[in-house]
Amino acid sequence: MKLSTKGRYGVKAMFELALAFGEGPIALNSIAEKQNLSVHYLEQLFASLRKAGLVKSIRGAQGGYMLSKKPEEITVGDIIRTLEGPVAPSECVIEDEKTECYKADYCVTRTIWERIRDSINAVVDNITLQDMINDYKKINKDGYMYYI
Amino acid sequence: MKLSTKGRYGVKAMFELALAFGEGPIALNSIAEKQNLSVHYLEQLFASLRKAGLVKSIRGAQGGYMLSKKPEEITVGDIIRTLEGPVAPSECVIEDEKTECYKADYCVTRTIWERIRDSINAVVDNITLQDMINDYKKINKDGYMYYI
DNA sequence: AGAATTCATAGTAAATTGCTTGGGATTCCG
DNA sequence: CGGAATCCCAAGCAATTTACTATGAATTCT
Repeated sequence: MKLSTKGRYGVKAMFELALAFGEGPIALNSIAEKQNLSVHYLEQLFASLRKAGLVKSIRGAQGGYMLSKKPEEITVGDIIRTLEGPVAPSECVIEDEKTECYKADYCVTRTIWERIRDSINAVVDNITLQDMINDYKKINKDGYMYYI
Repeated sequence: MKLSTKGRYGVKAMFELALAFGEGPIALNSIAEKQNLSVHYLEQLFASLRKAGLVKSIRGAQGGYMLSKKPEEITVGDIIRTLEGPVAPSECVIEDEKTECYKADYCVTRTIWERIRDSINAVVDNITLQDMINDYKKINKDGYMYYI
């Protein structure tokens, strides 16, 4: 039950874009440096995020990425599902998919996987990038703004 | 965010033991047949479950496994954590472990992983094998008792 | 022109998953 | 008592996934 680096890096990177929302594009190498990971790897994550409509890109020098919506309109759930696929502890409870097991109606374990899925989705869908910004400002209220 | 087969098979297998609680040991091959998987693979799961004190074994012919506590005293969380390790979407939020990141107090993503972890644990710790039995009986109340 | 960037595709080493194989130890039953 | 049934233990292994790296083209700013 672990997220891969995609989801974890992705949320952190999107948070950085959120902090700079309205200030023009941010180049991936600046994020990559801060988070100490490769630009090329981030590029792959951002390709998915762009296709999902969560960010838009500006090519060429002084280009970069920016959120395509306001931070309060993007949830952690949007990011994680884009990068990791649908939240589902078991194949048989992937939402919007017709892998309906013929035992589904009688299966007691299936309802467990559904409950796990739903509780994870409830948490991540209830946290927007704006919430993260607010938390961040509260935590680092007095004194130096620690970086992520 | 998926469970491995260990967790999924494990919960199903433990549910079968729960259904037969008080009726003596169940041999793994009977479970393996019903669930259509190999005895040897189940043996590996049950080795962990036994070491964790969730089941006890009886060796030799007519032997098998049985729950070591009442079905209402074993939660899905006990089973999943035994077979999959601690629930934690990220390394930095593994409970009972001193991988304290030096940024922990200032990290906004960390609090997200904690919330995910806690909500998963809340769900799985709140479902006992007895709850599953009750659900099962309710679902299959009238008519044929479908198997798992 | 040249530097900085995104975009696209492919390759790949290491880890993990989901088993299989092979054999030993114990206990019941006939 | 012998053999079948069962648990116990350790290794091995193929397929998949993860987490990148590599290469280079396309675009845009200065």
